[in-house]
Amino acid sequence: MFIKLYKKGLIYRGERIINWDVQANTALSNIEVEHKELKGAFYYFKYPLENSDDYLEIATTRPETMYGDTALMVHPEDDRFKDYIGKKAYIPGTDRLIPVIEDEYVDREFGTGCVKVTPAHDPNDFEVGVRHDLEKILCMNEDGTMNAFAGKYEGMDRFECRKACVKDLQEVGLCTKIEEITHNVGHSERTGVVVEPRMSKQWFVKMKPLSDQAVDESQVEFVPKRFEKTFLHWMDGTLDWCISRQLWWGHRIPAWYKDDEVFVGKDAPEGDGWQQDKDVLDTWFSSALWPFSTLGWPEKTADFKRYYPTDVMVTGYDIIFFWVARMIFQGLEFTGESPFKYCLIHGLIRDRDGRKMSKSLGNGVDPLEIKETYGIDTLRYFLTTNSAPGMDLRFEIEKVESSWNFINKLWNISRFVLMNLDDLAYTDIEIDTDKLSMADEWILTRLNATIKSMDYNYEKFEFGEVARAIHIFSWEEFAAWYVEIAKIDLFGDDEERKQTVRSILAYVLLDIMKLLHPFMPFVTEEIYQKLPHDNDSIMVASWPVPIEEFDNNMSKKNFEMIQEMIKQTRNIRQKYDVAPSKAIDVYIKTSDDIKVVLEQNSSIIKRFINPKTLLIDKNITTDKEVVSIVLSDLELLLPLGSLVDINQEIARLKDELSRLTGEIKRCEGMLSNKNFVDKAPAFKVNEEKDKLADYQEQYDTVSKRLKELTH
RNA sequence: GGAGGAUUAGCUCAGUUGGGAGAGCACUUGCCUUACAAGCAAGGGGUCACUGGUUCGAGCCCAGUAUUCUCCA
Repeated sequence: MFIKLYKKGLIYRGERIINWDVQANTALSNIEVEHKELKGAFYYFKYPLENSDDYLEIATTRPETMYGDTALMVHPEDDRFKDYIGKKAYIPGTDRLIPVIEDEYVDREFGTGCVKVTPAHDPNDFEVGVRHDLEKILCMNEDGTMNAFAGKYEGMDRFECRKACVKDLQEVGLCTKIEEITHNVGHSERTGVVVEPRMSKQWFVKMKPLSDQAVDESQVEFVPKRFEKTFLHWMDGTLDWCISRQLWWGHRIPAWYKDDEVFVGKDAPEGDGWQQDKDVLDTWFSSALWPFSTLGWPEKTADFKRYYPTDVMVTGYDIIFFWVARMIFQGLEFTGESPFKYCLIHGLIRDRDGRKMSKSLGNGVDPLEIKETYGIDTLRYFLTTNSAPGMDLRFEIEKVESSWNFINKLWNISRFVLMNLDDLAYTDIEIDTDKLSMADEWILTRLNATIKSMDYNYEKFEFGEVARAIHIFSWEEFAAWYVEIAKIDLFGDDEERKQTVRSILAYVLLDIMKLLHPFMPFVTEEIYQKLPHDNDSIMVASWPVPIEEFDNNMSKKNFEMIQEMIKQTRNIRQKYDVAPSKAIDVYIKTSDDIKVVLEQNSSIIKRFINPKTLLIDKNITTDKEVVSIVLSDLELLLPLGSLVDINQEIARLKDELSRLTGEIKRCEGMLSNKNFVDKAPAFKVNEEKDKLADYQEQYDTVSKRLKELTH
């Protein structure tokens, strides 16, 4: 690929200012340089003019580079310096003379208006040097120490030299001022040392044609969308890419040298004396080949045809420049296609205080340690479900624990189900919609809705939402309600019911395992293998699908009504300190229709409410010492006798009444607003009408009850 | 200087076609109820940063302000 790009003129070798890491002794690309705000200084120096007492003053942040100066420069239209142009000045403290030149690049407002030009140590000065054909002097060695050009400072570290020469020149009056400033200083991402801009002969990729192509032709859809902007913006202004690295790992550059000759090719040319370039390629140059080189490219292999472009690339937003962008433009260049359809960007994992994890802070978390304590499924579930797309995630052990608790819950549900399946085989699983109870119909309806919600959110890469749906379903609904209700039949005598309930338990649990499998592959496989199943592995089991015949909205509504009734009763038991084990009388005042539903499901009511006597009728009269709970469609009456504090009960009902009054006002307000009735969708208006009727009915019941108590 | 986030319960965060604010953890109370005390049940807790605008209706859309984080130059 290097060779192809070279032949196309997209790779060239040349002297440029590159970012040099003096510790690792290697070149760096622009994005391997981290800019940090540091306290530094502007040092003002006098450059004495030749044959004169006059001088020119400049300001610099890097005094040590003055030994690489090859000119002073002023703006051609700056009257202050008109007479100096063409003269020569001494580099302070030396006998080296440099010319004073003019160039419009100089910012007259900045510093003294006169600048030093160091072509071998500054990218802008390098350009100036090319324009004016200046000598390019390197005054430093590769390890950051000064060389012979620095005179007596030779061998000194660059920062030592800075201190020393400033001190020396202050003493002779040539360093006139030191102004403290904060400025951005580039640091090596590898070693952390201050990067030295340094002229060097390196291999570069000419970016403009490649980035233009990427901007125009990339088909990659970023998720979330905003990262596309990050990508495009970077591609738009990117400079040529220095790809030589002076490291011992990586692909060696396929270039050969003999004297002044350069040859680029896989093998050395014929003849003696050819030496291969000692440098290697930037790892990201090599990594960019990954999407197609792993598939056998440049051969048109079956793998390549099948998997290129691939569907989804998943990575963190800090990798967009390093890898994603490069895969895209190299993919386009070599295959004519973007390497993937979607690029899913996730956030970074931070420590619990929101700081980036780093070696120097020592705040990193070792995933292997988490794995040892909590298991790899816990770690995966925690990582995949705890943040919204593209958002960072703070590492808090409590979150890991909560993921672990969830898995533990699933394990316990499974244990219960397995204990009660009684050798049910996979082929025995049979769900006959004619034989279902209300609770059966409810859980299957909810399963359908859960699958739909998960599919919808999976499609959008909203894994947090996916997990929420299955979490609620499996814990709050399946475990907390259905499994408890299932016990009624499992511990009963009706064999047919037992078989139905077993089938549903197995069926629903199998689906839960499949739905969770992407988040926790090991635990779900384990449970799948223990349950009745039809595939060798859950990995090849088919994805759950909603089954239309299972949807039953009437059962859902009725179930929720009974649920509400049970919750309210538990609430009252708690308020009046009546233990769940203590049976109480329960009267339910309701219509004949609802009475039928409740009687059909009296076993549930009996199990959850623990009534001494259960009376359901449209006409019930009670004495005063009764707690009344008014719900939609029914009034729950709990005659708790002497436990009832009439005044407290009056206060509770009054609160209830004022709550209902508020609701009624809100509904009436909306419905009397002509704009709402006219403009809002009809179903919304009807919803409000239904609510209003319901609230009014409840209001009437509560106020009637209140009257009875206060009379 | 440019770009993009964030601001919602004590803490960490969800809330995606605008239609009565949610979770986990923490907290309070009561329970070892035959899968689970790593649990069960009940409960308290929010002027959705601020100011305007659009709309019948805004946590959500628009403009601005404040605080804060990140990337780029």
